[in-house]
Amino acid sequence: MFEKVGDADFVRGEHDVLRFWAQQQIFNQLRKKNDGNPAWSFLDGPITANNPMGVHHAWGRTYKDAFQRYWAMNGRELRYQNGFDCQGLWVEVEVEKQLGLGAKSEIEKFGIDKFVWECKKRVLKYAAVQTEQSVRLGYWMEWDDPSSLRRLADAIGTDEEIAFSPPKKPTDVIRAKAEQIVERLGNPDWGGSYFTFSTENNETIWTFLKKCFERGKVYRGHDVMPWSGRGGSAYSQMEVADGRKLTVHRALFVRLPILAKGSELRAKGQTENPPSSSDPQPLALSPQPSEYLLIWTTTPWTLTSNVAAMVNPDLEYVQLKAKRDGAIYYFAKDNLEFQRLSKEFKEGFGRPEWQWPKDAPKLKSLAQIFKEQGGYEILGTVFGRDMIGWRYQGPFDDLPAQHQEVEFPPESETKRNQAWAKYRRTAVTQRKTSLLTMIIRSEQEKTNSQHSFRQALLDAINVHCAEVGNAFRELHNVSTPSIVTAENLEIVLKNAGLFDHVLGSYKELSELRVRSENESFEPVSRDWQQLRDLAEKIHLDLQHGLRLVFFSRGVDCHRVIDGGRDFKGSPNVVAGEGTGIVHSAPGCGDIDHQIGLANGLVTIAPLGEDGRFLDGFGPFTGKNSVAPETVDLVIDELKKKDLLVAVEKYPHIYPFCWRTGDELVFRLVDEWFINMDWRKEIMDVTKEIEWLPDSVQGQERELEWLGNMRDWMISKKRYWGLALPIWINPEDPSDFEVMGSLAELKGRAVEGWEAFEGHTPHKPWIDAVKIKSAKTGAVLSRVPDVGNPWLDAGIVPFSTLGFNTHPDYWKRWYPADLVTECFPGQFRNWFYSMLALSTMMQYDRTDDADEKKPFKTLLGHRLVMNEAGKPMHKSDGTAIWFEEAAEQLGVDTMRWMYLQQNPATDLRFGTRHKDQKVTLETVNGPTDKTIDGVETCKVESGPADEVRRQVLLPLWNSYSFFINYARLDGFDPKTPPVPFAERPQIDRWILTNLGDTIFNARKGFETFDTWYTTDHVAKFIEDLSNWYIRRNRRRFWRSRDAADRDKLAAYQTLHHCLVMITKVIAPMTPFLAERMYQNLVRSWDSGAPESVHLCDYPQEDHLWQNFDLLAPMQLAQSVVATGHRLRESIDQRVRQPLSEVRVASREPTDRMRLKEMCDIIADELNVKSVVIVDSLSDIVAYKYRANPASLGKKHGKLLGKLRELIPTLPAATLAPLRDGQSVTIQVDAESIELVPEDVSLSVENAAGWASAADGDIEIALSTALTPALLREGMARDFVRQVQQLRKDADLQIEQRIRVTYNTTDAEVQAAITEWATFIQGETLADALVIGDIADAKSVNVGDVTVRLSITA
RNA sequence: GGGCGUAUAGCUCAGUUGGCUAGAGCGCAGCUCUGAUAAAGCUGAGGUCCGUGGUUCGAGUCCACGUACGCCCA
Repeated sequence: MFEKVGDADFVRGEHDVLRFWAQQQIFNQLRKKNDGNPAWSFLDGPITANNPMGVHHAWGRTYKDAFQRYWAMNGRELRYQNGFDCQGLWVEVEVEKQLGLGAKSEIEKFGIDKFVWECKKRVLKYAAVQTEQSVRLGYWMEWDDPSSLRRLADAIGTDEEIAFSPPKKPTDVIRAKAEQIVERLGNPDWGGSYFTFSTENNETIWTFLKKCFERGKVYRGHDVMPWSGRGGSAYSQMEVADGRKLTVHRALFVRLPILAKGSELRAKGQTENPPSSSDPQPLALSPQPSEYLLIWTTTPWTLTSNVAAMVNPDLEYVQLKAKRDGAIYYFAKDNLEFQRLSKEFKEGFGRPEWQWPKDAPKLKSLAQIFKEQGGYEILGTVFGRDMIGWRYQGPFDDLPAQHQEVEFPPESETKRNQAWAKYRRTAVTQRKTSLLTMIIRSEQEKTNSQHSFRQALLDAINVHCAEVGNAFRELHNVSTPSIVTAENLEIVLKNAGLFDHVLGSYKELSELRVRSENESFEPVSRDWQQLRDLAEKIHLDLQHGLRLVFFSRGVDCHRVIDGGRDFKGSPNVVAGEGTGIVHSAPGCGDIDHQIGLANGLVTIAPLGEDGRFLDGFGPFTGKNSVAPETVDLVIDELKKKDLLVAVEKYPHIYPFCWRTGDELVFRLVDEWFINMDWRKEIMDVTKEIEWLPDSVQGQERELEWLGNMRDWMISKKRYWGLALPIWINPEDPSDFEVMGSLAELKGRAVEGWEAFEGHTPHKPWIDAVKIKSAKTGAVLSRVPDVGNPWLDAGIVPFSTLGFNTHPDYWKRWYPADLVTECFPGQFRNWFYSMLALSTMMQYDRTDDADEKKPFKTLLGHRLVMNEAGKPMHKSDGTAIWFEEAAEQLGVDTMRWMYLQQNPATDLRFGTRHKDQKVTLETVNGPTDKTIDGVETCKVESGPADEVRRQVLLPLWNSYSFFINYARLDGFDPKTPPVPFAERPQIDRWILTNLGDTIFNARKGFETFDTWYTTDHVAKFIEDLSNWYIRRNRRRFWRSRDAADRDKLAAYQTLHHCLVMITKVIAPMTPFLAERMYQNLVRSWDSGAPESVHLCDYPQEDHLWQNFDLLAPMQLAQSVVATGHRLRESIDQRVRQPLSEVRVASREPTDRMRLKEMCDIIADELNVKSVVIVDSLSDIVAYKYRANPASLGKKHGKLLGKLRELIPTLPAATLAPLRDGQSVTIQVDAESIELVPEDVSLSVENAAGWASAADGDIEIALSTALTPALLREGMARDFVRQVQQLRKDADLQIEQRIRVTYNTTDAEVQAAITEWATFIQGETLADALVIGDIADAKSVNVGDVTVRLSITA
């Protein structure tokens, strides 16, 4: 029989349920039940196994669990595989901290093998923790036993043999070394969580990279990237975004002496001798010390590597003469008076903590700086475009690095450089033209990049052979752009007497490799033939990029160049900050690097991996680039050279290393990339996927990201991660190969396999293996880099589903029906990674984008914030640990909160009070610390309280009401049910409502709209609790009478509702549902499934939306609400009976429905009679107003007049409208026909009535009070007061009492006498006597005070 | 700097093809009801619908410009 129900005590109940599930193996029973059924495929995004879970992880995990439980209750077979993200810098950082290692060199000293073991241990340890936490959340997955994970962690790196039982076959025992077990965790035969460090996962990434390689997409590239000196690693944009801080740099205004301007260049060039390569000033132009470019930088160290100065061609530059020394400066005109950062000075930098630093004064305008230095005068202006080509002297031309010859473009750049790619396309399409011709012809096109490139070529040649350069210039001047061919170039050169010399120089320039596709190119001399032969001999296949390579030096490049535009067409150089002339150091900045490549500038890379200056930088060599001393040194050097104009303190937002807190530098690195020029294929796949929720436009965002993204950097110079399967010839970087599997590697290995065998394919072991190049026969070594961890996560639709090893299994489970993660970052991370990898993995299997999609639906959700809407951080103690929330708020409450939240908005979860320590009662006993030793603190959550108050407690109270009365009454749930049709109308109503709720609950789940489901369920709980139970209370406590069919119907109805709603909420609040189910069903029906989670999800569509049953109650509820409002307006409490309410509707159906509801309305409103009529015209006055929605369409311009006119018309004129007839009125001599829908009605009170309208229903409440009604009201007051005393005295429900009262008021006395029987019946009073007892209470009955007491 | 998005009550957010007196929840105030309930119900106060201009009989809604914030890109 039912067990007595007490307080809800949710948290304790959850603990009981956890034990019950474990003891009875409910999850395994569920899997067995659904085994072999149709599949529902869920793919879990791996959680970083590096820290314990916080409440932000629990949101997504609640979705995952709820959807899985729902589909399991619908009989689907599921995989239940959780994933752990295991590899990458995040783990390395924590392990470094753990071991006290501060730098990469220390890791190497410690031993990479031992370091990698430590990383594996840490991951296993936290996987165990997260497993336990997830179990507490009720997340049903095929979990590994946390204690075996811990045993494995302990044994990593030892030869000890470990016994391991896989989750799928708990009776099997596998014995092997820990690492050999660990590398296979989560495989389809064993089951259990997948770990991205598994060999299968890594090897499947190899498969992917191999496919990329086959399509020629893998390349080594140079890029300038944010770099952490102490971390020894490049950072992606994502990582950088996390570490931005407000900081104050010393910014320098520096003047660069102009050596020559455009016209002088040409004039002088004619007479120049070829410079020797050791000459620091190639053109030997005489410096013009009186004229300077003014540049500005916040990173002084980059000045050492200055190569060029960038201007905006369309910007106007001022020519300013400083009075102090007569020097003339060029800088953007707009900058002269520009108040830099004036807004930031007042308002800060966009975050509350980013206010203008106190130690930084307000910035000066350039005008102010020059005024302070003695004044200035403006000589004139010049446009940027006229400055291009001006030569200047670099600020650090004395450094050897500025004189080092550098190859341009770097071999690896040919595919990345846009200018070059464009150039190459032109080369391919214009096969009839020689390369040289084309360069000159491109002058006609006047595009920036080509112009720049041509200029670059001219300069390059100029450097090595001034005569050629001059001849080119000559051509440029004389031959207005008729097509210049090689032939007439030759003529020109010959005429200039330069031809032989040019040829000679050409040969010297053996790096100038030319691929000539010009079949009709007829060399006119043997030398040209030689040249062509040379080009043919050394040409590179177009597949590998047409290459034109020459050498140059930093000092040779110093000139003014066009800053160019970004890929969206905005200029890179603008006025405002700085001077409008940007110092360009292609080795120290991303944009600089790109512009440098497009302009043929050399790249001077000053910094080593440790962030310190390399050799060749004189006094700077060995110095930390960002150290203040280095800035001092730069300033000193510039002062010595008289190049420093001003120094200022400049606050700005700058990237810092999220690990070490050090300032990041931009450094030239060589990394491995995947050329993403197949993005179109990924975009096609993206379009096949449903992206939820709609409102965040996930698909559009993803497509935009895919359209803009750059090539994918897949390498990282670290230790713990995927071993990139790239084997390379150290002598020739173009000679490399990608291995697609370990088997392939083994087949190709020429040495080191024995050393590797028995280890996982990680550093350092894998690095021992060498292969022989298929192309050159050279011995290839693996690149030392590890992979980008997003590869690890992106491959899981293949690795975990056994793409390589279990093809049938893969076919069954791919693609996933659902993935769900927190979205702000994952568009560029996991989602992107999966889409890209899936597209490539199947490029050779199908052309159908739909077949390539890794998942059908994506559900994203936003972030968890504290209650004030602010982010929660571990570092400042505001982050709520999972256990803190779970054991204080209860996980059912949390789960409901997550599920009812609109996933497109941040969840304001609650607040952690870091000053209030609490001890948590967990299922394993009390604890006051997290796994990491953090003291557990009090968590408060308004939203959680609300969920409990509005949903879970009312449900619990309904449940406990039922159980406790059913026990008292001996209700037997096995009694044959009263047929639906024979139950009272209100029972049929709530059952229909239940059916409707079930339908909507299912609909929500199936459209991944849990907030739709929770809304409907919450509404049902409210109807059940505040309407059905409240209205039917008396049916339950009526005297015991076995033949009372009405009472039986009430019990059966309520029992059914509770059982069904228990199943409906089972996926959402699995603990509460289980507790209720056990008592409501299992306590008397041992044949029922052992757990609510083994039941089928309810399906009641035969009752669904029986509007005939739902509508009348809806009408009654709204009439009652309006009636209560009217009572309020006339100041009459509900306990005072009133004589009549009239309800009017023009709709016959509504009137019919309302008639069924008269008893309920009368009772709720406490009125003697309810009269349903078609009109209230006899007791109220109607007011009419125009309905613009209807009239506006028909009469447009007259609407304004109609709105004024209609309320003023006599009621009689418009009355027919209420009977559904039309009326014609005159407006401005026009006849307008009004139909009923053209007006809306309101009612005004008549004497003795209070009235109001609610939609089409009009309600009038009689306000007349007779003495009899007043007496009845007093009697009810009296009952109420007695009940309150019963409650205060905490009497049993069935306890009988004596009531003693005393009053002097005759009316009250009369009322009590008149209603004595009623009073005694209501209050279970055996006696009702007059008298005054000492401790009697004074209470109000009507307006009168009565002395009242009760005795048991 | 560019692209996208957002701006509605103290807070969080709805608001359909343009149409009634702009809504809900929370919070606040008041009232009511109460032999399941530490509950619940009702009412009220609270609005420059970011600003300006335009289209329209009519704009929270559409258009333009501006402002602020967010995200992405640079």
